[in-house]
Amino acid sequence: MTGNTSTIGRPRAFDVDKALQKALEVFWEKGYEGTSLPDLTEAMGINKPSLYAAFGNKEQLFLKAIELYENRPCGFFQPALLQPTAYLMAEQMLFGGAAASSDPSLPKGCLMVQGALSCSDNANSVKQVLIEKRRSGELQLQQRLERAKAEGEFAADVDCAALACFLGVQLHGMSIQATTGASSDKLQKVAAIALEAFVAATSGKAAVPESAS
Amino acid sequence: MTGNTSTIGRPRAFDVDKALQKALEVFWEKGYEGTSLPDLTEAMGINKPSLYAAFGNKEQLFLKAIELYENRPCGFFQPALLQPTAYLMAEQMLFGGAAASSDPSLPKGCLMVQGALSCSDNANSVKQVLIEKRRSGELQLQQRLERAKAEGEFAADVDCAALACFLGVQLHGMSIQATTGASSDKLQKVAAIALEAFVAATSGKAAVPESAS
DNA sequence: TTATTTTTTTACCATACGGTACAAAAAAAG
DNA sequence: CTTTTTTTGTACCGTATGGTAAAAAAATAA
Repeated sequence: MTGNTSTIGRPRAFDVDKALQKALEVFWEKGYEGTSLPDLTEAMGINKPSLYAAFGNKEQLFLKAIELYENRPCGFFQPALLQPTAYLMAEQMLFGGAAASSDPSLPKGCLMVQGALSCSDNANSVKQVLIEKRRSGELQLQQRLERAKAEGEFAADVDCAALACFLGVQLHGMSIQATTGASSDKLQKVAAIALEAFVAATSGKAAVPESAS
Repeated sequence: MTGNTSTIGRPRAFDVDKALQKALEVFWEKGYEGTSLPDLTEAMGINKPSLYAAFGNKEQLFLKAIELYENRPCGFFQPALLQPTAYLMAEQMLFGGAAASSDPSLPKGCLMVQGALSCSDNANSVKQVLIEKRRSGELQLQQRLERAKAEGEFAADVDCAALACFLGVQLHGMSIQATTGASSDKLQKVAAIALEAFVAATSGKAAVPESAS
């Protein structure tokens, strides 16, 4: 069990949750492999044996950090899926993603992307976990869109898989742009353009204007 | 000078261009820091002193690799900018990016993104180079769009900076989706949706449908 | 006080990293 | 053949990495 509330023995000199939050921010900024143990211990204000006693090892600490990430900085995702219409879902998703990736009080971008986008063979397991998380997110999007389609929100020829991938492109693309320095304002404008595209794509006959003379 | 054509001395046992191509592929797949010198020497078929004699060091080798990357796998970018209309430019850009990120004969994604998206402090100079490259690409996009606007292709209220950022989101987002496993076909569908969005956004009055009762 | 439990501190371990010195090898030049 | 020039192979260097052993310190329990 992680929740150690035993009153016996020397008490911990640090707050486990706050230390995890600090670890999250370092991993977020430098990635899994770019983060060294001294980076972690310095940010968390503890030393190595304390880290290992409380969190297992570097990889397990990272896994706990992405769990925290999903609940807090990336917490807009699940509520967005619960919106009553696909339009409201897309709106919350796009503007939530734009805001999350460019929050001035946190590292820029998305941990699911930059945590281990490309890495050495040693970190392949971590990379695979993040790939699976991204896949799962897109699948949830697709299923939400298919429900909307079944409920008659979309035209009959709408490709929900492609549309889910399109939304994934927006979220991940905005996160890259945020690391490149795009402002929160600019990303909101991009989200607005993407939302219009979403509306157009869901109202059927996704025709590329062919009659451009 | 890199181009050493001296006929004197022991001849090189490897082809410099082919070795650089191999190095590019390793960097592309594992990123700058995720790639070790043994990774490089094995892929290139040479040993460390030969690598250092021919390319300087790991960082200089990486810089030469991204130069090659810009000319070959990412070679669709500059020609797209030269298209006569903004529409044709966007079309070539989006479909070119979709194809490049999912080419089955090469690593997935975009080296400009995954070469050093997040990294340790040691690699900060390389990360900064890639950030600058991405910024420069978006600026070229913006300037091309501004030219199109000046030539009367767009409505008066079109925000070329936001539109350039939107295109950057598509290119970088598709590259992430490619590393996550998206097929070339799926990315083409996404590119088509994005191209429609581009058309809509350039024909003025980017109105979010507010009258949705 | 003494014994027990847990955390902290310090010091260390094996391995892998980027990079290089040095001598052997392979070619052309004299 | 000898000299000169350049590349190759091997062996090595200092440092940083993730991880741990062992003792000191701080709390409770008896």
